[in-house]
Amino acid sequence: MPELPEVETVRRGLAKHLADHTITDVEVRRPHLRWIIPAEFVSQSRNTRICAIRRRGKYLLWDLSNEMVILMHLGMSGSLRILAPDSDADLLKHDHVIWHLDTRERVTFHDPRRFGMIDLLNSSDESTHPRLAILGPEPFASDFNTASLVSCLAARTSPIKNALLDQMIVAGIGNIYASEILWASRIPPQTPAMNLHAENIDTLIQATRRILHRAIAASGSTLRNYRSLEGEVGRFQNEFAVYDREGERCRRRGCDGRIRRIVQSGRSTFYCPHCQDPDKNRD
DNA sequence: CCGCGGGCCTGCGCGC
DNA sequence: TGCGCGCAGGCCCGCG
Repeated sequence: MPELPEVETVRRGLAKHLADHTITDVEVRRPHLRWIIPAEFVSQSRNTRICAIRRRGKYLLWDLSNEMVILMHLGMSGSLRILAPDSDADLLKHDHVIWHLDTRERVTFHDPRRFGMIDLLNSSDESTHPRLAILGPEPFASDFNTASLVSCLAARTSPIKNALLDQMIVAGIGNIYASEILWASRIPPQTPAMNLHAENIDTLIQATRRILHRAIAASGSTLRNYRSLEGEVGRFQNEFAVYDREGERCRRRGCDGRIRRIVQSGRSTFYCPHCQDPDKNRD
């Protein structure tokens, strides 16, 4: 479910509540997520201090004082929730992991579909971890640039929409923001990636950063169940230009197109056939 | 090598 | 009210 803006929003919440605090206990109620949580997860993270919370693509990384790193992904339906100190709030169905902190707060990992994952690794193994090693550049980093993206896409016959979802090309974009970015770039989602010119790709990079920045500023998007750590809903869904707006008018000034939904590789794509048309982009 | 489709799971909203 | 279906913010893997 969560894409980069939602994960970044959760990261900021975690950093505020967890940084420099100690994990006093961990309960794993359901170790079977996308993969099984390692058996030593509890013993190796208990009684450690959380030094920092980082994000890489859609992954969250908790740096622990014993040189271990907790790695997690929220999948489609995962969320983290913080429970106030000594709160007697009931745990929910699908609260699979609970961390207890020295602040007497608790953090829960909730994931009905269990497409999420939690792992524990040595910090020295971060660059070789199979899930992390294959990630492409961060959208805001300098290695995500026109020259490198041009060469990445040069041999890709598949649609640019699919390429944006490929975490090896750029890390953090998911199904919502792929559609929004292409609309902002005026690029039709079906365009074979290899057909984009350098100037299109430059536009795409700028649009990617602008959309993700705005979405982070709005604390992400809430469609169904996404919440920030403290339970706040995101606001970026109010700014969607195309996502989930099939049949509605295009929001671009002067464009009278209507938003269309198509399916690419089994996933919905939303776009405006009028202004995302290379022959009409000249004005 | 690349690209696609299936599979993993649960829940929700819709039409009948 | 109930049931079946399609759909959902992701990602891995096997196959052609």
